[in-house]
Amino acid sequence: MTCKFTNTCTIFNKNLTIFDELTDDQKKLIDENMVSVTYKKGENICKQGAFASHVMHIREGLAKVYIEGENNNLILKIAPKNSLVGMPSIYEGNNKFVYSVATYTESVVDLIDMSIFQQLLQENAKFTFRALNIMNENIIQIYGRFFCLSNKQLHGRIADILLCLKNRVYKNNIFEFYFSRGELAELTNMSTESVIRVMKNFKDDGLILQKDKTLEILNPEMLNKISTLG
Amino acid sequence: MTCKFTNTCTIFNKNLTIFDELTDDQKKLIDENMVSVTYKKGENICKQGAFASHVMHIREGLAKVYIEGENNNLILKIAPKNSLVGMPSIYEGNNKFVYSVATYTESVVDLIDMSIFQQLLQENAKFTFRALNIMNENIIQIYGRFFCLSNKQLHGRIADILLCLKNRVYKNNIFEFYFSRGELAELTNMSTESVIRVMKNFKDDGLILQKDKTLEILNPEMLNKISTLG
DNA sequence: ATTAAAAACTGATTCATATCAGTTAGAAAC
DNA sequence: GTTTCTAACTGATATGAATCAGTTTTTAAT
Repeated sequence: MTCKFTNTCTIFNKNLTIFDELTDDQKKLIDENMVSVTYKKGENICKQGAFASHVMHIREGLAKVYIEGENNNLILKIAPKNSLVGMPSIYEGNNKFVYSVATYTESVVDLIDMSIFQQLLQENAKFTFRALNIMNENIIQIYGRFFCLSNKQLHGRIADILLCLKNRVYKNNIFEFYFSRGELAELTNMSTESVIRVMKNFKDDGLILQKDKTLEILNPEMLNKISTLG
Repeated sequence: MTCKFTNTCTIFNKNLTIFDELTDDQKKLIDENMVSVTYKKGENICKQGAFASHVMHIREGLAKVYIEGENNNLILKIAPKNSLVGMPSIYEGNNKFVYSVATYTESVVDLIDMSIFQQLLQENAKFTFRALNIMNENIIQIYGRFFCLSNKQLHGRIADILLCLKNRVYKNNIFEFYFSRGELAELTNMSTESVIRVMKNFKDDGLILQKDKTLEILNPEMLNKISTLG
């Protein structure tokens, strides 16, 4: 039996079908109470502490979900396209976003009115059950990330992220790579200098190749081993 | 505006009323498909990787919810009485517990048949909505814990736990204290020796007093300051 | 083409914390 | 009342990683 919690990556490899559970009338209601907005790279989709007026469905693009601290942020998860974000804000007595979300790339996001969304959650059990399922999948991913960031050291954490991009985001050995060293640092909870050093090690050891604006994973087996050993 | 994420503690100060949303028939169904079991101190209520045959409602006692790793565990949360645990195991395609739960003290736990619980989740939207709410509250707490364990250093983490016990578990300045230094270490993700040193510091500085089997918080203001400053 | 700004890189140093190798004290067993 | 065992404690050392103080390279702006 293998341990589930081996990766800092938080992208779940499945398609969400939450809206399929709605009746035609309910779908129409959502449509009428939803706007699609295009965000540029680096823009905030929502801001921790602001009124949670909507839940967000990322139709296209890539975003980070993060907690803002005094000095540093903690990235909870990377949200690829088809993610639903903002649900954790829904709990009794709360009406504010519990985290911030910002785009890594230009992204198209459906903003769904929160009160309508909550109304449907209280009407349609199948829909709510799907929502609960999605939340649970999310939680498991974040538990895994929590575990790995707490236990693995630098090389393992960087190996994790690189494998995550390869296997789950781009599903290709070579991909466009627009993360700066600083962004990788934020993502792995380490300093920029350390990221640079580890990336340099991986490059010198022939595990990765960064060229123009792409990154190629040359030796995924070795990265996997590094990720597993921590 | 204050930051929500200031404590490694994961106990939410509210009473869960999930079962109130059930009809009388549904309550009866739960009753017929539930057993109450008394666990001794240190026993496992459920085991990561085992078949998730039930969800657990901790009626009396105190337990830890944790992920098991190769060498070390990561405690996700402390579950006091009236907690519902095991819900994150509910997601499509999964039928195993995603974490382990073990008691800190003798505890009485209601084991509710998983298929019945899931059936109700798909029937009663209000019930499912409450379940989603509870999950969300949980997630927020764990986010906070994640953030604090990632950012605070030793003294801040120990101060957190002590304040958590004082404010949320026992709601008293003086309480029975059956956590060993090793258990505190597991809870704060630090080494036993470091816990000992920090507790010694707190004792020498007159912040706490450990006597017989009780712990008294002498200077909560100072502990609060230490917790906040990290 | 030249300058400015940002990102990547490098080496030295510092710091927090784990690890190691014990001793001491308290609780349980005989 | 010894003995045994475990938990608490202590100091020295090792180590992983951040921080600091730069230089070099790349990208963007004029």
